[in-house]
Amino acid sequence: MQIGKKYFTEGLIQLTILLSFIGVRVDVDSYISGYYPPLTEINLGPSSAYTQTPFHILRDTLDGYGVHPKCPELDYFFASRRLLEEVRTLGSPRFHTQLNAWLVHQVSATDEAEHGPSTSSGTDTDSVLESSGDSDEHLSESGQEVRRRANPEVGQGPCHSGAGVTPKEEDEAKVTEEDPVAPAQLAHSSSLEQESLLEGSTTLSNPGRCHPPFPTPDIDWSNFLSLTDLDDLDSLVSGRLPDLNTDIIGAISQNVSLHDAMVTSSGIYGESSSEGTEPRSSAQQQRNLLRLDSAGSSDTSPEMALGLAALPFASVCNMTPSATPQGTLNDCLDEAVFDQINQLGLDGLETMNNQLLGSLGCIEPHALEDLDSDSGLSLESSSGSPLSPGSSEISSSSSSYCEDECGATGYSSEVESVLSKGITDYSTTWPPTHPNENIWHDHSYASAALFNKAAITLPHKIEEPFSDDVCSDLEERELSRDELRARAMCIPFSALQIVNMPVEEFMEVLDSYGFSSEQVTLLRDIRRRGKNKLAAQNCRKRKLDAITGLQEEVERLQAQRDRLLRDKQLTAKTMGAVGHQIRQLTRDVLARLRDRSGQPLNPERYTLQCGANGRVVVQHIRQPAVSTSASNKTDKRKKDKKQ
DNA sequence: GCAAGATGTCATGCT
DNA sequence: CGAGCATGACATCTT
Repeated sequence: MQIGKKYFTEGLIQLTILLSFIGVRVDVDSYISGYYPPLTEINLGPSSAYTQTPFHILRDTLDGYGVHPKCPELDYFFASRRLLEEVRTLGSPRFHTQLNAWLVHQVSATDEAEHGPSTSSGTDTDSVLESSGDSDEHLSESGQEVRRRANPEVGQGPCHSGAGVTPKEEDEAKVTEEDPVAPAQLAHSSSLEQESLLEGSTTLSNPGRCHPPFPTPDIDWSNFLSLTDLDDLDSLVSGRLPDLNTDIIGAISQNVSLHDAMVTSSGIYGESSSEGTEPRSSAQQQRNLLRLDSAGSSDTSPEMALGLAALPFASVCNMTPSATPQGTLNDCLDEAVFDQINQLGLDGLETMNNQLLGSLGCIEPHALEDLDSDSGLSLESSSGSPLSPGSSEISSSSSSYCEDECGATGYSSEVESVLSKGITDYSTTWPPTHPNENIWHDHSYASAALFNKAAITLPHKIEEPFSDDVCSDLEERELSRDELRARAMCIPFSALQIVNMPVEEFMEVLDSYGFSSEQVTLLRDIRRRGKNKLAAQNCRKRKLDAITGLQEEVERLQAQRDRLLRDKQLTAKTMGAVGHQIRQLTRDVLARLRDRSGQPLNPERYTLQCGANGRVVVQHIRQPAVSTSASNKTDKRKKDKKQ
């Protein structure tokens, strides 16, 4: 219970501190934009029909660049949600992933020279911090603040380091390690990256260290917050510098070292996750990770289940070297993957908080880890909640990056990796097994070989039908009937996959998977119903739009009619006034004219006519009798015609 | 418990 | 001819 409270408290503190950075850290977009294209929003909510993103289409558009044309009006909404998600991501305890991004972008010696040592303050720490960029200037003002930010990393996440190292030492070590390579990198990196860099450096430099999985009660915020003397820090740093430098240099000497470092860190995380029992050797960790790779689906790795986000990260790192032929990972892939993992961090924290608060009292410390792992999974699933559009965005983007490395996509926490294989979604959606067991061995659906086959035959065709949003959706609400049917029939595809995959792929799936006739029928039904569902939704939307448009047109026409009526009345009034004036004028004119007898012309018998040439002529008005006779004649003609 | 709206599904016609 | 789309009608669920 104490641990849970501590976790919760630290999480709140961390979140609070990170949120306080929002106002300053205005370049969040720039940080992310460097790794991802403009985010694509996928709305899988109630109105999914209007906004559902066809992944197979987005595949050809640089990972769904831009908002779905059907829902441009939601752009602002998604943008706000994305920003919120980014802020939440800042609170992720898994800053290690950021470290990887930093390592990928190795800083050349020239860059380092360009940035040069800082001249502002006396300490290396200060210089590094000040060189981190405008957004972090507020942080560089005091070393305390920096340490405060570092605290969440150390004391928070499951991957915090330093079993035998005091928090203070850890912090110092981070700063020291950072020195050789950090300045240039930090110059263009965000404060978050700095933190991750610090954290990651420690991990990297101490691969063999035994790291407790959870923040020990001794490692406290207060400890770090109390560390105010930078000079002491420097001295400590200088003392540890030689050891750290060797490790760091070795780690960044080549790209492959990145993976090694990741594996190392993963091993550390794995240990931490499995902590409490006994520390595993790095070799064991490695074997486990490799085994995960061979399993094909990575998202449900036990480590991931155990650790919030660090574990998936570990699995990812491990997969890279073994599962992918390339020795180096694509930068974009790494960063996308890591960022995706980071996205899970806060979610994991939230879930942890909820679950811990709810059930900590009756769990053992060992079980607590399992709980966390579960929370991690649920978090991931919940990460797709309506509040986290960014996750889906990032997942989509990362998916595009990892197209070539589908085999290694297992990294992702949950869904995403799985989805990309088309297999994983089951592992995510199916009831989780014991966290300590390998989930892949617990497939209740078709054999793993089947899924592997899918992954192999359709490595990039099956677009992660399950985004975070989708996964969360599935878990938040009950599964649709088709989902249940598909599961009952051991169909290794989600309804969303079945519906969204192009016809060619669908046909290929039907042919290559050896489905029974019942399964094929169900697949076709699911696809038909799914398509029709979307069509119905679109149809209803169109109908509503049409109704709205017609209502607007009715209003517009009514307004026009009113306007015309007013004009008509005004015109009639004007005409009446003009006629009255004409009659008056005519009387005046006629009164001034004289007939042959010298008498004024009678207005009732004479009138004025204006000719086409502008001449005004006095005309004799026909007698009423004449007009009546004429009308009578016309009436007679009409009667004749009728007869 | 009822009503209205939302949503899913089927049937049908059209492209 | 089959797939997909559009839409009316009905059933079911939600509010």
